[in-house]
Amino acid sequence: MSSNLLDKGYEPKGVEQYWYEFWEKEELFAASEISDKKSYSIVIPPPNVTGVLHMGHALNVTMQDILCRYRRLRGDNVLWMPGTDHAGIATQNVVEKKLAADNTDRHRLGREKFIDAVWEWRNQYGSAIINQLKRLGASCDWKLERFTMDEGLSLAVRKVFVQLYKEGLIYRGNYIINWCHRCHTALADLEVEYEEIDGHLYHILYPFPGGSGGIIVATTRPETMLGDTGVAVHPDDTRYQDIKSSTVILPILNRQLPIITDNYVDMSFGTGALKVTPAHDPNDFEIGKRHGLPEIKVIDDDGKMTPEAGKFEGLDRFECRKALVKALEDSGFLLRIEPIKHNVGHCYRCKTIIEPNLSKQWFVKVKPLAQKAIEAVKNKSTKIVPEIWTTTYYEWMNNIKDWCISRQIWWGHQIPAWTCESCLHLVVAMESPSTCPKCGCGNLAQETDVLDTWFSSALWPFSTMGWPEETRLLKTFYPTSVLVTGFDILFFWVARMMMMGIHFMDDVPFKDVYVHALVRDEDGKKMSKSKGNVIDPLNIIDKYGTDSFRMTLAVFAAQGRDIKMSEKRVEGYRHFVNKFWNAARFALMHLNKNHSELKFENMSLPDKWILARLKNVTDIVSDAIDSYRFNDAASALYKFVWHELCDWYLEAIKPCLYGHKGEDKKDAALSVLQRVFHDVLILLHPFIPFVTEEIWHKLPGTEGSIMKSVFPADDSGFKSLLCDLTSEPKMDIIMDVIAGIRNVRGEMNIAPSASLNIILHSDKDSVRNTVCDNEDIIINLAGLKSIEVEKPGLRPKKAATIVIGDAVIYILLEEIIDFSREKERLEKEIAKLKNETATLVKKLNNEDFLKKAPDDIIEKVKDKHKVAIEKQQKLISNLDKIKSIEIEL
RNA sequence: AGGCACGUAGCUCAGGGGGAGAGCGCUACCCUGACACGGUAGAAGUCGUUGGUUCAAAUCCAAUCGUGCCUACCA
Repeated sequence: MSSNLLDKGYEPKGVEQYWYEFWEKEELFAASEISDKKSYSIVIPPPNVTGVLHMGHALNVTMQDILCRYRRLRGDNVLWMPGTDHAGIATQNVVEKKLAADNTDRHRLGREKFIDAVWEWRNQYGSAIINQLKRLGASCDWKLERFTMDEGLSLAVRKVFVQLYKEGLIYRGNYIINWCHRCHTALADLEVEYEEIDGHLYHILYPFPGGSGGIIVATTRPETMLGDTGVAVHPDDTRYQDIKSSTVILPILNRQLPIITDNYVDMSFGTGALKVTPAHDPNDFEIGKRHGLPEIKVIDDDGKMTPEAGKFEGLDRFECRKALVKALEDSGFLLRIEPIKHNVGHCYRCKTIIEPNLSKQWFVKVKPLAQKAIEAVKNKSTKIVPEIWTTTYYEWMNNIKDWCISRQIWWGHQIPAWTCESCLHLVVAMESPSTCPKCGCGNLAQETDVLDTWFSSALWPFSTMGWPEETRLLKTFYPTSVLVTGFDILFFWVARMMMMGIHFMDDVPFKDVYVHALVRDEDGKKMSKSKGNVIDPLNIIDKYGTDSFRMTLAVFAAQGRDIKMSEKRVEGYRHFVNKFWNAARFALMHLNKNHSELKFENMSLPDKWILARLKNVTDIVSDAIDSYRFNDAASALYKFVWHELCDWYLEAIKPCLYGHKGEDKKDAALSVLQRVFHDVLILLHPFIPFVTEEIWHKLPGTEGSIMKSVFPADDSGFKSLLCDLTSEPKMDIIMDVIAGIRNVRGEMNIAPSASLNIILHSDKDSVRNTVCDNEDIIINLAGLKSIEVEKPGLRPKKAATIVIGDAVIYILLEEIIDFSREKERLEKEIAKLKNETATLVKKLNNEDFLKKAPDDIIEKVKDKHKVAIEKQQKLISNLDKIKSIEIEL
């Protein structure tokens, strides 16, 4: 790294590791607890401690890193708080699998030893995902890394639980919850994924007692009939108005069931009669409550039938279904089996079919909390970007139901509730009580359930900063500036953080929520292990480098659209990184000393022009990042670097750099070159941090890390970049002339090596002057021998004609002119222009247009018309000339 | 069942009431003293379909078709 010269191709491998270690060593990611600077903070959405880096993380983290690096460059005191969550069910599953491999299980170990085993696992493997985040270049303040099971965060969980309980916002009760038999725990409604599967609708006769006939019910889960405690029909259903009996007999078990009427029943479905199983269906549970029906649990927590199931006791729920259907068939009660597609809930962790089950669980009463969270978005205390997601947010918040927070697993925050063994009094407290406050008994048993992982995640924005202590970190950085996340956890996490943040901090947890898209495979399908279409970000990084990968993500991260990712895309942006690298290589070849002072007085047109463009791209980039339009920022930089800096500026100043125009001009160009690279490195740094840091250290006039530099827009000299308002229109003329000549070269098949003589006619002094002043650039870039600039006069014979703006260019082609080709070319162009003028004429002939359209538009159309006509005339007269010359010859 | 988003060049997409854009791919030519991961030029689109509003619609509205997603207790 001592040489000032760069290698011919950019090789990211060693570079990335070197600079990442450098940044960490120099503590450049560190936030200050107290600072005069403006605070900017982000808490990372904590990845699961069991997780491995996937595309979703990569996108999410890249965006946060862009924001954080950008805000640091703008002088903010930035906190990016990293960490992981303990992922109760997932982690417990992982460790249980490991135990199974060792031929043991958690019950044999016992709770305490099992928890030790989980900690051991986490200490050994828990930092894997963190190290992977580092490979992305994530500039988190790692010294502050948090874990939801840390002591401090656990204290926060406990405090929140106790307070909510005291406020009546947490309660315990027997309700229908979603039960996963495999994970052996309750799940929140959100944690159930519905999937349409092919099932059967069983029509079963429930006969009237004694007499003939009965009521036919239909069900997809016949085994639950064993727990039926009623049959419901709609009160208005005429089919059931005249029934004499008030009960039916439940087949097999021969239990009498009352016939009840309830508005819930859908008359149009099946027979309009519904079997009611309060212990195994959420709706039936509600109906049961309304009508005082008993709740009979027939499936236990292992998915086996209970003694209430009679002779089916002990059977697995699906075995029971088979046996029961057989029994019904044999006894003639099963009338029909109809195939049906229906939605069935599955566990989001293990995909097991969920059983609605009656169970004693802990719940958060969410309505009162949700109200304020809705309000906060309505009054813009928190802004959701893109705005479209606010609708989804409201929709969910308005229909929110109580949140089941207890889980029947061991890994997690054990609920701080104790039951007195003698008087059954329930105590909820911060500390374990030694005696029952009611009866004084010393035997209290702690609730064995733990809390949902999301319960602790909901506190993340303030628990990570030390709450319930009143820390400096909280004072400086809460509320956080923005939360960056995918829409898939808008409800799981964002909504709950909003509720908890507002309730406990009396302020929203974040000012903005930026909701980004999903990363899909190249066919637009969701990546999943089972489909085998996952792209491993680490593979991509190994192959193409982090910078290329990040640039790809940024360019494709358009708001509201998912990203289709493929290696080919990344390859394209590796080319960009390489292009930039080589441009820098070129610049550094010439910048062998510091030229930090801009030499305005000796600047050429391209010098002034590129400075103006630099200012322009700086404005675009800051605007775009400020409004989370990462793709606009990245695209603008791509375009500037490749198509303005490399294509035009570097090419234009080459003669100057080689000293063909004197030392003063060269010094001026070098000062511009250095400034442009200095600034564009900073602009690019948030997107491609490694390569920019690498080049930065070779660029004269820089000191220390690029991370400590000042964003160009905040530099006192920023406005002076636009030192000549005419530089852009003038440069446009030069570029048009060059492009016009190149175009003819191509179309007329003129060898690239042939250097041409041209004559340029224009009646505008300004055009002639601009061209004269910069003729060396045109000569160089268009491959000319000479250029003559004149007022319009006689047309040269044997020439190809180009009309651009206010000038006509003749390419003298004494030997090589091919008249038929030139005729063809001119005719084609004239035809194009005719089309264009036709539509313009139509507009100008339309009286309504002239009457109603705004003046500036009319002016514009008139102008365009005039230009097109003039150009057309010039081309036509040249075409005529060619024809007459051809005849002469 | 309800809601949302998206249909623009071969592919991926940007744009968003007054001149159809980019990248990749493709074609031709070029190893020109940063770069072949490169350069120069070129071809290519009825802006899903049908109506409506407007002087003017790819853009706004309605319907329709297609695609994807989210929410929901239809047994």
